[in-house]
Amino acid sequence: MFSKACEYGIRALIFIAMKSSKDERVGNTAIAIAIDSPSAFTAKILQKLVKAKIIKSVKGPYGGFEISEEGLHQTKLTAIVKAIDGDAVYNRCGLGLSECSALKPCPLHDKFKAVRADLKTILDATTLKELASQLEDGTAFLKL
Amino acid sequence: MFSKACEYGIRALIFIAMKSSKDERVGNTAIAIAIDSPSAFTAKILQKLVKAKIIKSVKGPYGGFEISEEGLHQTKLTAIVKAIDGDAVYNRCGLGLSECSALKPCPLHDKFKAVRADLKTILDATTLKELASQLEDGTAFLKL
DNA sequence: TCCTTTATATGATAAAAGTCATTTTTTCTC
DNA sequence: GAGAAAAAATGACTTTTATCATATAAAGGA
Repeated sequence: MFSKACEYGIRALIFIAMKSSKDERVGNTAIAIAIDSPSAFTAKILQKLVKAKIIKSVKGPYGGFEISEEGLHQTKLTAIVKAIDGDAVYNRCGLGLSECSALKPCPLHDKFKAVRADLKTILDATTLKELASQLEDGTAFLKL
Repeated sequence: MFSKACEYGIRALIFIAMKSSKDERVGNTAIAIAIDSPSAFTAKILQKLVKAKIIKSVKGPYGGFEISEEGLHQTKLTAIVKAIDGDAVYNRCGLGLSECSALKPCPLHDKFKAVRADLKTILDATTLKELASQLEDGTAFLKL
């Protein structure tokens, strides 16, 4: 569904979000351990998210990554996926046809449109805050 | 959503299905041209589909690939995707967690479950016959 | 039987995605 | 300021996925 980079990215963000709601910054190494991801790769993804203004990074001692209170509530999954994977997930033809469109649809066009709209609706209705809360109250997990 | 192999595979099958409903066999080269795919790669995918008993191949002159009348009506997209991509699409955790389950869910587990169930329902309700018909009556296209 | 046609099998190559290692820059603390 | 901590940047490497090329096997027709 998503690229690996995107999976790691979402996981990292959920973790950062949880920390940020306790006003704690968290470094790349700690993130990688917490979400069980290769740390160098994770760093690259985090940079993308910084550039997309989804998280903020602070250099130097006691530095790390953080999300503002505003960001916690306003950042939707759609934005995250778009920042990492682009909007191929939402637009790309399910059968890989470059010319596929409403006017000249592939045989699966309409069916896929429905699924995708569904997915987008869900991603757009989910904030980081919501996901982080699940982690905090133990209803969901990122790691065994 | 699907791998490229799977995209090509579905396209090829729709084309074969259309030909088979006119009782015509079609060869690898013709398929590759019709669906605009690399022919050698397509051949490999077709072999997988032969092994999965989704299509039948006939060697020699006037040979090629075909689908039985029964197959046209009974082959669902779920089976095709499963034959090529395995069942990762249906089972794999959306965040890539190997331990994700109903008991120990990732924060997106339930939301994804819904989308995926949706997708599966659609794929399971779609037969090759149906898709091929769209091609025949010009309501859908595989190529510009 | 031999030649042609077409599928099958296998191995090599290319491109993309993912991972690792190293260096540079920033900023805090002393 | 000097040193240490941490992010940012860069480039190389590995693995996976996709693609190409070649050789083999089967079947029909002359």
